[in-house]
Amino acid sequence: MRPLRREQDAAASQRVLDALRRDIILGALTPGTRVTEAALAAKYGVSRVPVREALRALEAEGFVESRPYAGSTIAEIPLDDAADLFAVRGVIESTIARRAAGRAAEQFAADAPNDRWFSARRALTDILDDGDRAVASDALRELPELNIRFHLGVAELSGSTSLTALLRQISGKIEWLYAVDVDNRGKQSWGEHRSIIAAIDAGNGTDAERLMAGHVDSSRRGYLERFAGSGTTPPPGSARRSAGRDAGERG
Amino acid sequence: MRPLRREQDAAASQRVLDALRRDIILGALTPGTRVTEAALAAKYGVSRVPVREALRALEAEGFVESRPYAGSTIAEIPLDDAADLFAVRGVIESTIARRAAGRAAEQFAADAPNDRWFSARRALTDILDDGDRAVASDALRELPELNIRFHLGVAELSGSTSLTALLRQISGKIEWLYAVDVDNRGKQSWGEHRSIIAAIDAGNGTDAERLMAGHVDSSRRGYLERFAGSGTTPPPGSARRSAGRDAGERG
DNA sequence: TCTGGTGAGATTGAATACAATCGCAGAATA
DNA sequence: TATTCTGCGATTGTATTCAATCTCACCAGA
Repeated sequence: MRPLRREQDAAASQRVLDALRRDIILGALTPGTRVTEAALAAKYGVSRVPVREALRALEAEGFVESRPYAGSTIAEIPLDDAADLFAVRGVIESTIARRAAGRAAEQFAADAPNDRWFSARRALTDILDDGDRAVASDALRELPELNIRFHLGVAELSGSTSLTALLRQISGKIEWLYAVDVDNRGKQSWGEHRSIIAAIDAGNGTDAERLMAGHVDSSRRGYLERFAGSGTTPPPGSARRSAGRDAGERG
Repeated sequence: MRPLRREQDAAASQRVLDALRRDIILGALTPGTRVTEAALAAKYGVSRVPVREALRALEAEGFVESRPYAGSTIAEIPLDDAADLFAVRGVIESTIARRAAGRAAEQFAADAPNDRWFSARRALTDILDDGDRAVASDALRELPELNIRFHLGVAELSGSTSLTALLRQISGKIEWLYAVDVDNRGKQSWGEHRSIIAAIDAGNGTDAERLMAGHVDSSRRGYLERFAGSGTTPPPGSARRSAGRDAGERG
């Protein structure tokens, strides 16, 4: 028996976390922005305690930087990191795809598919449909979020919590890099998702891994193509990198 | 690396976080253990609020799992994840090594080396010396922590906060896998660190990357060799918390 | 004996209250 | 005028308190 499912209300702190992360990744909160606990608490209609918990989690994920008694600011992604992030993401995602395919094969072999797996798989179907609709109607603005949900959905399917946690960080950062440039991508990239899922459903780990690697790589190339020309690519982060003294002379 | 300033007292919440993560990684808290906020608060002499913040951060890092109103438990690492974690770690660490080498070259080229970089580099020297002493005196018990500090130190040197955050997760989990088996590794593995640093200091990104990749790979092979025989590898998670007491007895 | 409901105690979620610290404007001084 | 000092407001860190929810032993009924 599924004992609960009241997450609707049961997660004030979680709600703030998700909303904040979403705002950061999608660009509503730009890097360098200072956020005060009180303001966030007012915005989300909660006290400062759940806000602080959310900020600590985001700090661990690398989306926020905090200094004692000096507050929290949205982190910046140094430009140099971009290419490296794509490289790491490629490994994580293709590994996830392979694992997902293996797990799918298990599920179909078993008599009764795992409940959790099944709902994750169904959620992916919805995400794919929503994305296709968005592409068809040129609502490209919805794609970044759907994209994140797709990739996290595959991670869910893989059953590896360790890899999922890693992906959540890195995938978020990658999307973040794109946040300033939503319209540029999407259409062609989104189409590749169906074939990845097909390989996973077929239990074909080799294909799934290869397709996902290619998918990430084309994403990487798209990014570099877009920004490579200008020596000083301006993704959300590069606005202002403090040159030297950043850490601590006050007093 | 603390922001240095008055870290001694200014970081009650941070202190709890570091201590808890250390206890988890080094095996003092075994996977599956339920931790209550009140107990942790008492243990560290603080109230529940900083404990909660630390738990949220650890949850984001994947070391702890929580359910609303049901408390937190130390996460388990499914056995299947082990090999994948090594693969991802290999990419992250070799990328970090390459970046660190590039950054070292920059530092030596510049007139005045960056302060932060310099202290990170110096810290690494201390870590290497401490590790060598530990190896010489057979104090292998100290190696796991020194090992973590070494790899995070290199990450610090690379200057990539994104990669550092990722490494903190995955490296911690890898060490965690080893927590039950400290004596097996260490000596030979530790020796490789000096050559990695040498390549970084020389600004040789290619060598640094290659050496680090080899280092991680030998670590992976060591792990698999150790556990591959028994179909049911017993990393911390499967050791079961009742039978043989726990992690104190490798000496 | 087994199944399923029930209530008390334990534990977490969140709000409020208060202490500690920082940043900054403006005064005092050379 | 430039510089240092000082006090106040703003903001964060933590403790305390109360409400909401879960866990688990216990018990009624089949």
